[in-house]
Amino acid sequence: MGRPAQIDRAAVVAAAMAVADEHGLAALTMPAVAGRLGVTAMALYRHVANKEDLLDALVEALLPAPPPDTAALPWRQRLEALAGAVRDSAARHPAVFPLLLQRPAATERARRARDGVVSALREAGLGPEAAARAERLISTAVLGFAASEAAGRFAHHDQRVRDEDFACLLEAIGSLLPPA
Amino acid sequence: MGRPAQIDRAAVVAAAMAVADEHGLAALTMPAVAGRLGVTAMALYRHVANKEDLLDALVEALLPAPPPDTAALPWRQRLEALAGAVRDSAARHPAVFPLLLQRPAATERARRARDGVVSALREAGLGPEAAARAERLISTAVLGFAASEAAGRFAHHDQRVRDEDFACLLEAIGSLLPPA
DNA sequence: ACCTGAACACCGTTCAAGT
DNA sequence: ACCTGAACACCGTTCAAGT
Repeated sequence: MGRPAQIDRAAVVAAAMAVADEHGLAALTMPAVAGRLGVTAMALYRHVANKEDLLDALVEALLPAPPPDTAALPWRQRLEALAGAVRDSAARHPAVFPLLLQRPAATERARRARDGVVSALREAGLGPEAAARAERLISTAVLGFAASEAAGRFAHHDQRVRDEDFACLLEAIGSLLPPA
Repeated sequence: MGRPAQIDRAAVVAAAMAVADEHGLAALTMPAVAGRLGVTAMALYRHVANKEDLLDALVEALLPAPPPDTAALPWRQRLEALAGAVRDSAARHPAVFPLLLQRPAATERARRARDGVVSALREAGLGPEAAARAERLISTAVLGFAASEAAGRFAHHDQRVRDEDFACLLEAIGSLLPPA
């Protein structure tokens, strides 16, 4: 019958992110998302399987695509750019970001981000096992810092202090790797 | 009228933890908690302000009291014991633990744990500012690792690999501090 | 003082029915 | 194909009423 679709999955995910950004995770309900799209809650179920699926899509959207203009940089700067992109994503979506540590994303995009880190570490001279382990620990530290900041765990410190904290974290990570 | 209380706040929190441990965070409802105590959901509201308050109490309960028999140990072992206690707490309550990074605990107990780390770092020779900063970064890394493990972000690696990851993390932290 | 029954607003979800 | 109305089970919460 080819009725033209009023919404699609991307629009649902974007609307959900906007609701969460503006009113917090507790306000992220199916009616609220639908309302923002000018549609009833039931219409969403043609585009997402259920609310869990929608939350997973949000988490997926939090992972920054690797900034493409950094592809040619030396590994150290590439890692720093990626870490900065993660932190920026948390700053943009503070209400949703903590979900990233709660529902591990096992998606294509997540794998790609991981591979980017691992290959930078291999360039740094680590063996395959060591690089995989270092990726886990570095990602955990960066994700943990970004989630903490987003959740307001450092809220009593101002931006400058937190920037220095983050620089310190990057330096600590860097000191574990070969110089270059 | 002094009717003897059937339940108290501690019992409510303990029941909530048990429900979450056994059936997951999604199953943590007021009726479920009440049911486990042989009481109706409305009875809970005399002991917790609301569900948010109950979740905050759960988060509080996740923070390990510093293992008392380690008080006399040198600072390095004390830090390691505390980190291990955090990881153990996450292993005991994997469903609830990720909330710790989502709702920062600003309680007495949280402050005490923080102070324990800071004073160990001061013993290590750091100045007040450096110790405070190192505490933030170390806590973030340890909490992030424990939350990741609890949420299953490393689920495809077995226990032994994760133990080595954790040992690696501790070593990385230790290498940032003076030897001792 | 502490608990319960009844009640309300609300949410996630299904399904048949409309276009 | 896509959306809506009606409906269901369920949840958080309040409040008057019981003991």
